[in-house]
Amino acid sequence: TYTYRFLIGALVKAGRIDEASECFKEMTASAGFTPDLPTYNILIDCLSGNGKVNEAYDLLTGMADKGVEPDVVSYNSLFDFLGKAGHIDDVHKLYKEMLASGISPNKVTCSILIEALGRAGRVDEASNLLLDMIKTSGVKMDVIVYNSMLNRLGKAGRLGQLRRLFEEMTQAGQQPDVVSYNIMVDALCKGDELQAAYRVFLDMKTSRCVPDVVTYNNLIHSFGKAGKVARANKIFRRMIRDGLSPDQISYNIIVNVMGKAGKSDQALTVLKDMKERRMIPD
RNA sequence: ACUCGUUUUGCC
Repeated sequence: TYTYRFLIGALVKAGRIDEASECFKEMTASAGFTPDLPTYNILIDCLSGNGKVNEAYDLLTGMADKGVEPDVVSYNSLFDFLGKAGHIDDVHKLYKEMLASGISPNKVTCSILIEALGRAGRVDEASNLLLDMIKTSGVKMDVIVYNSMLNRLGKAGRLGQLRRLFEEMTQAGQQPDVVSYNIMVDALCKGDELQAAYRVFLDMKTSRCVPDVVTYNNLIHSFGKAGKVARANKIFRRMIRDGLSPDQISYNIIVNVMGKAGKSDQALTVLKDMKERRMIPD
């Protein structure tokens, strides 16, 4: 059983879904083993992640007959996929099913549901869900749950609520991390508050949450988009000076910025630099 | 213990 689990896990990591699926079938059919809960969960997660929700769902509903009760992790994988695919009603239905079978949501469920509702444009419901869960469920929220909510508020352009939650999470004992700050920077940039975003960036430099590549990418993209190409370039160079290596996304951004500004010669220079860093231009 | 969740670019 453990050998099979290890093998299935390895196949999934290597992206060889069908082989993993085969291996699972072989395990149950010919070898006569009973997969354990993590084995089921690994497979459910990879099936839903690859768009095979129906197969994942069959596995979920069928496992109890095999004597393995699904847990909250099994359900979370499906919630996540359904939410990302925009099937919010199915998420609701399945969530009710889960509660009915006596399984309680955890913090991962919370962030998945918040993201799912937010993506569907139902930010208020997401916000209520979070408050409700904090009050009634006894689930200990972590920074990721708050970040999910911050992210959805930011994407919806609700800067006021975003700032408020940023304060509140600290009071709730969850210090904002780099991701929280990056969400804030992104939201301010997209809300045309570039200067405010830049101030947050400066705050970060003196705080515990030092800006990372994502922070810089955000600013470079936004300044570039606003036509401030020189400024975008400056931030790009500053990133390197601050000891961070631009990633693939950084290069895509800076090349696009310069391309749109008609500075194709500079764009080519960057591409050359990129090759020297053994990155593949796309 | 192992398995699930959060941030940035690339439509035209």
